[in-house]
Amino acid sequence: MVSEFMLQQTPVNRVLPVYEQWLSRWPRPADLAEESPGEAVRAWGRLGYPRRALRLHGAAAAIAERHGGDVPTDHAKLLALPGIGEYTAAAVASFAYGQRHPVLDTNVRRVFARAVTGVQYPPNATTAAERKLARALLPEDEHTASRWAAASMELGALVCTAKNESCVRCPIAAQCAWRLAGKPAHEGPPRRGQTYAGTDRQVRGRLLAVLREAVGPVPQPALDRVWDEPVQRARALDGLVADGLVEPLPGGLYRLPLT
DNA sequence: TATTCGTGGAC
DNA sequence: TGTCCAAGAAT
Repeated sequence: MVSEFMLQQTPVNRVLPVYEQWLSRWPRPADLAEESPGEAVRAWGRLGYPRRALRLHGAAAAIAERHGGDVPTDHAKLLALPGIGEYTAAAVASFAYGQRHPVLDTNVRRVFARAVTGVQYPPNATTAAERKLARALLPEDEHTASRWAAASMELGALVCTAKNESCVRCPIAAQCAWRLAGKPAHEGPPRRGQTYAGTDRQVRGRLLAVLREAVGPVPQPALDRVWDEPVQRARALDGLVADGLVEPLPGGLYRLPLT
């Protein structure tokens, strides 16, 4: 479950070292639950999207309270935990507990788009048709289904990659609709690129980096140095406070949240 | 359904 | 060098 949280939108090679340290420090959900949320945010480091650290901490607390300290095996109970959506619930139930669930992430969606639909890339947002296809292709036998889930994801992650796909190494190349069609390029407008420079996200990232590295509370002027534009800077800081990632203290001091 | 939310490596 | 993007979730 920890790895799945960290892998939400973050590449494996960057997750691995943080994951190892995390589990070494907090081997069980109850261990993490006893810590402050701010410590989770600090240990999250530079993985990005630090709200995930808060949610993982919240999930650990819920598991300690409501589930006897064990990660629930039930899909619906997993889904009810903070930070766990359809994908992560299915992934934990399937990979950790060997259950039969369609695990539909971006890798699997790309494999389906190519092998079955015959197009280079899947739609921007997951469609009902994709979910239906995932259910239809999932093997009936539970053990086989969990193997299938892992295998289809690995195929997309390691072979049928977004760029520079390696059809010569692909075990289903002979039946791939996209390859058989001559690998036509994606039609339509390119997915709108996320410009990062100058956004609130960049400002939030800089602010939180200062707080992660600080030992104690940080005075406002130290935060002000990370960004020139005062309106955007204030908006970013307010956002972090609203998200529970930053705790304001009397006297213009800020720190990672203790509660 | 469309946006928002970080980061750093590859090209 | 700027663009693209990597095992999503919440709203």
